[in-house]
Amino acid sequence: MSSANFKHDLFAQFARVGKALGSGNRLELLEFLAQGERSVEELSKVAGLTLANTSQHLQQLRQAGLVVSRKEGLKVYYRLSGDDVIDLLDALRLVAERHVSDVERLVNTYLTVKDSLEPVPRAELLARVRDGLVTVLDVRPPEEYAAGHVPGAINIPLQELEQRLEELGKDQEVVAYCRGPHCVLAFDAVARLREKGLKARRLEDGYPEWKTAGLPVEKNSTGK
Amino acid sequence: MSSANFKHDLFAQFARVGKALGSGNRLELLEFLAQGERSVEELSKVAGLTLANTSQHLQQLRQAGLVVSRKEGLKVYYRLSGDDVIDLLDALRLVAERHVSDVERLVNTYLTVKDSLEPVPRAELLARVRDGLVTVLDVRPPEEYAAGHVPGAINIPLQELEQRLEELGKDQEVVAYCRGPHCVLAFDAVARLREKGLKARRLEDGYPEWKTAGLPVEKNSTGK
DNA sequence: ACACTATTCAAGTGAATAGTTGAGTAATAG
DNA sequence: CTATTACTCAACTATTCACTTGAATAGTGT
Repeated sequence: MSSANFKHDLFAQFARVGKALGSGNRLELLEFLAQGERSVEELSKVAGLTLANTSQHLQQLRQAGLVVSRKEGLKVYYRLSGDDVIDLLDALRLVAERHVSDVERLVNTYLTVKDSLEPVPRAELLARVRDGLVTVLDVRPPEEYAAGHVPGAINIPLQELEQRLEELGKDQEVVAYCRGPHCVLAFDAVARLREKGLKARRLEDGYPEWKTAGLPVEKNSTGK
Repeated sequence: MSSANFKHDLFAQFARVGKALGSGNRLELLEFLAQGERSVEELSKVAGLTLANTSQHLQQLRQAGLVVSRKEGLKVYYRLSGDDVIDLLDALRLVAERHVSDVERLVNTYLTVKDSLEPVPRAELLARVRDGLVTVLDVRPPEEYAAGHVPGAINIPLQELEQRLEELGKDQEVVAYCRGPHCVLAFDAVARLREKGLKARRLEDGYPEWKTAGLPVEKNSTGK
């Protein structure tokens, strides 16, 4: 019976994808790639890895079918091979959050009062944006913002937040978001805004999830 | 800034879950556990691993938060720690199918005419079962069938299929299913039934997916 | 207390993996 | 043609992993 072999081979293929997810560095690269295309150099910087090392990780990801690459001039740009990869990453995150108690412990340790940062569901944000009830704040770097963002969102990278507070309007609630459900930028932003006395919450997850949920996006606009 | 460490630690936690998915044997164990609780011995037999090895794999899965165990008398029973684990496995499968060309090649190699085994979507099956238009065939072992199955399904394990053909009714279409989208049993069953001149297709995926989709299930009944 | 069963633990081996360093290869600029 | 940039490849080390074997533990039946 050849079906035993078949089964074995098939699981071995699936395991290749699983293996690719079995390294913190690679997951970090994937999260970054969920934003859009990046060059190897950018990726190596953000992950804090050497160039060669980054290149090797990316090739593993490519062999697992998680990313694809494209050469343009000198640079090589990598991107996720499909939206289903984002779904996979989210499923992984969900399981990790739910079942690995260490994750919860970590989150609680680092993010002082986690529950007081009540996240806003996507649907709620969309409704309140329509009614003009909230200011949406995108705390990612300008390049990522330019590549696509939640409609009407203002882009203020975290470093500039303190100086540009008045752009946010004192009385209106602010909803901040960044790369994903665990991107620390949004947590930080909310904490800082609250210190300044503003009403602030964060979006339950980030831009990649917003986009793959089929919600409207806007490109290359100041949002103001 | 401690958030760099935070990020690192967090990704390391996620990677632990990823690592657990990085072995064909562990994935096979998980697929089997998607059926329901199993003892270590059962699992070691079905995966073709030694007992000690199986136990070690299961402990890795437990550390990753994918399974939980329960001791009853002498035996230790393992089960998936939640339905989100099934979602994760499905997401993994989906990505693997879509992007790893080798998977497709494998499927084509082993399953002669894959496309002619047109899978039946869950919703369609449900509707046609209601109208009495199809015979649903569960080709899993009796124990798995007893633990839960699609309503009205007849249970005929693959080995007994040839002898019990007349139970299926010559003219009505048969829809076969087993453990999951890649469980070979259903493929085999459909192929054999077609050889005998019956109209047969297979359900697009298996019992675990059916159950987690919230569709009705039936327990401990012959179905006839 | 005894054997018996189901599972886990501990130690060891060979293979695979992550990361480093330095050389090699394309594409572009001068 | 040469230098530079952006990446990939190859060789090497330290670590981790999969699996085996044999002993240890926990619960049952007698």
